[in-house]
Amino acid sequence: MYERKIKEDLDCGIVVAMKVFGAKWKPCIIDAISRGIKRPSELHREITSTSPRVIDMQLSELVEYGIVSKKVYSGFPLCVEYSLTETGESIVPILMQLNQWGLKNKGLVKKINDDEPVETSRCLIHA
Amino acid sequence: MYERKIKEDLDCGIVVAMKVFGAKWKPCIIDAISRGIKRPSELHREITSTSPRVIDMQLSELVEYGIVSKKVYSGFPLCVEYSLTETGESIVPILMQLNQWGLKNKGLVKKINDDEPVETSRCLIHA
DNA sequence: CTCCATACGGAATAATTTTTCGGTATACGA
DNA sequence: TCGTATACCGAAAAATTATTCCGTATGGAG
Repeated sequence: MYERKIKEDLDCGIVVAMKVFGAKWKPCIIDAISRGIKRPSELHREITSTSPRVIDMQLSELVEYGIVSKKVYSGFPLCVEYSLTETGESIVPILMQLNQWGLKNKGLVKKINDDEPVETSRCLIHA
Repeated sequence: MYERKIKEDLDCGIVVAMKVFGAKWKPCIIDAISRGIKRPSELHREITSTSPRVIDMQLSELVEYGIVSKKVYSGFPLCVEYSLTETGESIVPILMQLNQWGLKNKGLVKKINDDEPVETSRCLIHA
């Protein structure tokens, strides 16, 4: 586990919020779970733009923060299900609002970085 | 200027939103400007937890994205004023909402990282 | 001319996050 | 026992972001 050298101000709401969904794939994971994709292997299949390892790591942080809860079923095959906690649910509308804002204003950023096509995709919107 | 090796999906609203205020000091800068702190030197005095250079860099990105507009007065002493564009203004309520969410839920994160006191502060709330 | 306040920027380094690669473990069925 | 599907994790490498250090330029004051 990586140990920070520069301390964070965990009394700042923004800092806290960013720890919870500021990472690259966390919004994507939260969104997927909110859409009913519960099992790790399903999430791995759903989010193909990054590796399973990355999903697992960010997911375990979300569990640690109490955003996602994890339920282990000891049947066969080995089965784990993730779901959003109440707190986790409360992020979803904010995430949607962020997404809306970004979609509305993406022209601002796009004018600047309009060189090459995109390889990875972590879009929340799944048509 | 740093050139990315991994492309971003600039059609994803979240990605766009994060480019605009996902960086470490951007929320702080936007907040300060929205509170009427306009000049670079004022911002440097206001935000002491990072160096002027960092503020300048993140500020210039905000200008580039059209979130902040820059006005140069050629009097003496040399004077520059930043202000939020209309788009920039439209972020402020979202930022406040993020901050509120974080404040409400900071206990989740704090239980985990409660080792040492904080050195830096980038809190949006200035009592 | 020198000094000061303002504003900005290059470039190296440090810190952090993301990615890759490979491994462990469990329980079942053939 | 061996193979398979599930789920997870350590550690190094790569990529990205933040920080530090130091330099430039302008225009007025002394």
